[in-house]
Amino acid sequence: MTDPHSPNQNHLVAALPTAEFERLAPHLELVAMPLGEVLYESGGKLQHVYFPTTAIVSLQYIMENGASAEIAGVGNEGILGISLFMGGETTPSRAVVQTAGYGYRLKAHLMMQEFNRAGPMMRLLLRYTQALITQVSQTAACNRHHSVEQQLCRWLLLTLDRLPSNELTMTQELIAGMLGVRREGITEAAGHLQQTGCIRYRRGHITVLDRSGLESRVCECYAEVKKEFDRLLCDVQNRQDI
Amino acid sequence: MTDPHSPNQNHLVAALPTAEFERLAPHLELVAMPLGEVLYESGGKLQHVYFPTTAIVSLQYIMENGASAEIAGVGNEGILGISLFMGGETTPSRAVVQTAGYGYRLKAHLMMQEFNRAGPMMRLLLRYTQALITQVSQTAACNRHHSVEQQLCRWLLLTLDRLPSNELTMTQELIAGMLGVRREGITEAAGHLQQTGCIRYRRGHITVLDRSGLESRVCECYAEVKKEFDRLLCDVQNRQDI
DNA sequence: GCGGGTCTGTACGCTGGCGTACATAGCGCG
DNA sequence: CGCGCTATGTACGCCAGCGTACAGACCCGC
Repeated sequence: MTDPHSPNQNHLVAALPTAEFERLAPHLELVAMPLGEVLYESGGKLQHVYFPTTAIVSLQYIMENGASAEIAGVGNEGILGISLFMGGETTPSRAVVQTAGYGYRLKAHLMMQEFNRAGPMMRLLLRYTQALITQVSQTAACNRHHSVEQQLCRWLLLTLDRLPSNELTMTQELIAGMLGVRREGITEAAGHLQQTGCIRYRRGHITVLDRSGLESRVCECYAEVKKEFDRLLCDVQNRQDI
Repeated sequence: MTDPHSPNQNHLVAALPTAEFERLAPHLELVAMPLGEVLYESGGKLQHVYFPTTAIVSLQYIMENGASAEIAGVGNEGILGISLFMGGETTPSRAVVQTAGYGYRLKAHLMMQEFNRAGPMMRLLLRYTQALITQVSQTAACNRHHSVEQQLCRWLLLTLDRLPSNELTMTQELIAGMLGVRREGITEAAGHLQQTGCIRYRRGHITVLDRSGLESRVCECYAEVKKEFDRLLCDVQNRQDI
């Protein structure tokens, strides 16, 4: 049904009614999203919105002292650049490609045109934004109360949900940057998860061996976020004529 | 211009063009919001949205183990119940009155009617939502990286901005609950702020004596949030015919 | 196949915030 | 005016996570 490079790989695009899809499709431009690419810098103006298909992008805040913190991740379930249609024009966060892959982009003014029709596209985007708010909120609570190991599990599971395979290309250093903790903290937590057989890793590659093991160690935050995404975006599989 | 119990005390209401305001005004119902009242329980359906005038409401997540964490505060600059028009119907967070006062409420279906006109009201609400996302995001980063004292300063300043006076009615226990830290941690931080002459307190009352002192101790998060609110809602003073 | 850069493992002391426990003090209500 | 509740002060041990430092291991490219 969906070939590897169809916009329909993205759940939001796939959920559009046929009319909306056909209106937009000609303007969706396939782009490669290499690891580390910065799609939006904090405070920058948005030229495009992005619908990732295989890539995963991390939204993060950079503090004055250089420390960072991921506030949410966006994969093929979502869209990047919500502040465009929310009315902000700029984002206060930074968007960095966390897993290399592809996505489709759409020029900002075309996005706005479609949004301003106040039709299905608008409703879908607002629902997604609501889900994103949940993710950010849960991150805030999780940062306050849960251990590094629990947060690592959460992060791995959320990333896994957006990937086709069970292997992620990712150094401990990068993960530490996203979670806003020390690299050594990730080494320790990951070592522990490896001992218990949940994961295996080698230099920049992590393979998840026992997903249920991770699920038994993760804090409630993972399930809460997932539940809310499913609830808000369940009707996303509606369109069959793809 | 604005009498003590006018809906225009709320900045969002005050920013509405005359036509919108007159359409809504007859349906705005003044309600008292006593300390501790729960406006929305996590997962509950929304019957009303609220525009606080003098009250301040805290949005918080309650974890499974009973620990809590505030994700944002809402005062006379905002509205409660955004998930209604964002498409969620229910909120995953809980809304508790943090400072007693008043507000106006509007029935959910009337709010939706107005929102669905896709006019100024919708644009205003989306802008506000964008500002709220910033606040939540900054809270997430702040929870990760900053000390209890810094967070206390942030919280005091944000609360102060929403109050007419420089005295807040608030126990250390309650503040601790909002920030998701131990009560003793607040005692210590508040004691320190008192020693340096920034604040004075007695059993349930905190008076801010030296605002600039707080500002010199607070982390960047306060200024970031404030800046973004000002940027997004600056046009809120437009309507002069009040 | 070998070198160099990067990634990962380990160690050590430090400190902020936690859990627990209990003492004191202010305020409201009878 | 005094009782009792609730808010606040203080103390002690504990530990997760930090900052720093360095050693070893892996991989890629030449």
